[in-house]
Amino acid sequence: MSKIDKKQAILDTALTLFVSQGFYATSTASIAKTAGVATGTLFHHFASKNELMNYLFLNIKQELATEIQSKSSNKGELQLDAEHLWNVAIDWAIANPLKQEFFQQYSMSPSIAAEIRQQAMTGILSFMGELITHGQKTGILANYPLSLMLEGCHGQYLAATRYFLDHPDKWQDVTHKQASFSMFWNAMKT
Amino acid sequence: MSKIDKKQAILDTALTLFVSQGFYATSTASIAKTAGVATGTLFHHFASKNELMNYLFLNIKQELATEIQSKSSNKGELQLDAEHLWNVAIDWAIANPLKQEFFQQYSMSPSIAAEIRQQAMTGILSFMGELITHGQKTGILANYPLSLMLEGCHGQYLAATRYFLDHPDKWQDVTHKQASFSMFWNAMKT
Amino acid sequence: MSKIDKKQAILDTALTLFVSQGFYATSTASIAKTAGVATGTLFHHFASKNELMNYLFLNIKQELATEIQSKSSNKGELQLDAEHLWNVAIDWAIANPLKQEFFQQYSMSPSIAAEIRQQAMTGILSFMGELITHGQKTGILANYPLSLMLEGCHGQYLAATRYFLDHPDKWQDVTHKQASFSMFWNAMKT
Amino acid sequence: MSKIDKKQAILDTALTLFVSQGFYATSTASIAKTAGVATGTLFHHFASKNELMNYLFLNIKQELATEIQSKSSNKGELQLDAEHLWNVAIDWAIANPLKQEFFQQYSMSPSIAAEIRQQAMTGILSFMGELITHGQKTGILANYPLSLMLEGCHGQYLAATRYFLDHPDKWQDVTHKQASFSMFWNAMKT
DNA sequence: TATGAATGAGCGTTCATTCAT
DNA sequence: GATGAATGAACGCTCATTCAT
Repeated sequence: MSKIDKKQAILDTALTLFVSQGFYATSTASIAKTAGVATGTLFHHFASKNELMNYLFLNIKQELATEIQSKSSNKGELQLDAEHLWNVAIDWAIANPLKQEFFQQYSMSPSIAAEIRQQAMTGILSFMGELITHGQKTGILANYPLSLMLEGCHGQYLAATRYFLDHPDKWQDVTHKQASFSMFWNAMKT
Repeated sequence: MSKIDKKQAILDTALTLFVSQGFYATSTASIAKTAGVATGTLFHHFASKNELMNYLFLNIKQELATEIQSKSSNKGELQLDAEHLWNVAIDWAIANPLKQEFFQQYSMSPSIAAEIRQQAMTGILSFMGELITHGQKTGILANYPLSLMLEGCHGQYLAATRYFLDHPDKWQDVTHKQASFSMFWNAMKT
Repeated sequence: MSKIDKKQAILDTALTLFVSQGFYATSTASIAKTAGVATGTLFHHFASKNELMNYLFLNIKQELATEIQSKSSNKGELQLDAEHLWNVAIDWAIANPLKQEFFQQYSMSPSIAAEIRQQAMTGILSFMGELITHGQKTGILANYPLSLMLEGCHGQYLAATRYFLDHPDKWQDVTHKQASFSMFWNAMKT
Repeated sequence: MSKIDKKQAILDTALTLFVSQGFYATSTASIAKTAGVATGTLFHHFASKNELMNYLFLNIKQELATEIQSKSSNKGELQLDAEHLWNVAIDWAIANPLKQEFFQQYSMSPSIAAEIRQQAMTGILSFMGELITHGQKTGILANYPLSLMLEGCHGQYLAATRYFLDHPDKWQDVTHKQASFSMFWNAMKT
């Protein structure tokens, strides 16, 4: 197993165990053992258990952000672009249930330092902010306070993905995906 | 200090410390010490740290449910009743910031057994479910899946209270009050 | 329940629990609860858990001693008297399996202060010592050191009762009872 | 101190403290401290205090078994072989008073799981069983039930070693040596 | 780089005992 | 005498982290 393989094995194992057992119930020893490396090896790659968690959190947030931005459409019509974005984000969640569950559990958890969460949130939602501001200027979106709308977006996304995680049979059903987008969109539109 | 006082002191202290430090970072010893009782006393009232947490969670959920139901209006027009309910719920959050922060952190956390969270959610949201079903029958609310809408409500509530907790001065402003309800209502209406 | 009933209930319960769970694994709270009294009541009757244990131990030893001495024969022929004594002792063990198991576990245990065990042992074996000395004087028993023979008697008794406790179906079989006496007697006779 | 040294130091210390204070009165912290290691080190080598106890018990039983079997004579005459075996076993007890005292206290104690005691007993006494069976077939030993005789052997051994541990000067005296064997042998012979 | 034995502060929990009622 | 809530020292055990190899 190469160096990079070991680091990745640690990250993969940590994700799985943090989600299934929780951060505090997962010992670094169990991560190392499950990943097939020695306890000391974990600490060569990550200075501490907290740093491993932070790295993992930012890593996954970045993965979602990259996915969304790489697949974003720009047809000029806000609602269509937003619907495309929403579908990409929901599809990612469905394709990565472990990572989505990780967000559900740790987005608000004190296991991750507030500053790290803030950093991730503003990073990933920066283009959301721009999109909303643009929509307000053109009169398509309601003139509610920006941070209220951002909180609303985040909440709607967590709620929708929670629904799809709890009802995996509904993934294929385009009706439900549209329903979730309607709730998201109607909440914000003029 | 009477028997009931001690149990309540433990609950009050646990709420404060769980919110400010997190469940795992709060030792039972520190709860007892801060509450002014012996460590053994905590375990005399609660079989374990987890049971204390579950009791606290259900207790606060019940408090909110009682508040909402005792102050509910029934004017016969769904939107007016919903707005009243929304205002009561947000008012409670503003008046009980610690308890609201507790929900933010622990509503999705593995620190509370899934079964307890489920129990609380169905208990407290049971009248929400009835309200939504009623609205759908009368054609006022959209016919999305019930659990998707319930998740949405919960998400919107957490998002709105997060906003108002972060911007306490905004709750006086009737514009913001109405804005938060509009997002909530528009997401669900036909 | 009268005062004496409560004390006796505590003793009976303690015997059962000490045997089934061990002295240290049995809390005074569980004794009190099982006996149907309050925790404080136990400490009205016994100054401490250790004193309860000592009282119980001496009580049971005394019960066996009384049984043996009240039923002793004195036909003048040592072997017949010894066999009678042996049978009475074995019968008592069979009739009181809990108390016999108690001896098995605690005769050598540090849960009972050495001085208490010594006191019980010399008390109950005092007539055994006299019996052996008499047998040696009349040439019927071998002239081994007295304390070696007393240890041997005690060991044989524990071994024989252990056998009967482990094979309850053999109680009725007079052959086995005779076998156990033969081993006991032959070890000591000239 | 090497790895093996630490494990052995823990075992040696545990033996000493378990014998002098009892299993429950000996804390793992005191074992570690006395052995000169950290508390965590004890649990690195033994999963629990109970496992340490079981390991210790089986270890010492095995040591005695190995001693007896490595020094066993096979002259073909049962009584001579038995006397040799007896002397070796008693010699070992005299040479290892701590370990013998450990047997006195824990052979019947609930501090050691019944299954472990059973395992040790059948393991160490397996050759005793064979020896007795052989003696019965050749008519030299009495036809008492095997397990009754095994219990008797065990009891006699504990009784004899208790005597010699209490009177260490007597083991030099060939008379006492022979006396103890005579009691053991006469109990079993035809 | 990788290892895993060693560390020891800190944890949740227990329980014999006390004492106000 | 009887009660049971309260006590707090002490327990077995965990685990993030270190470091000699």
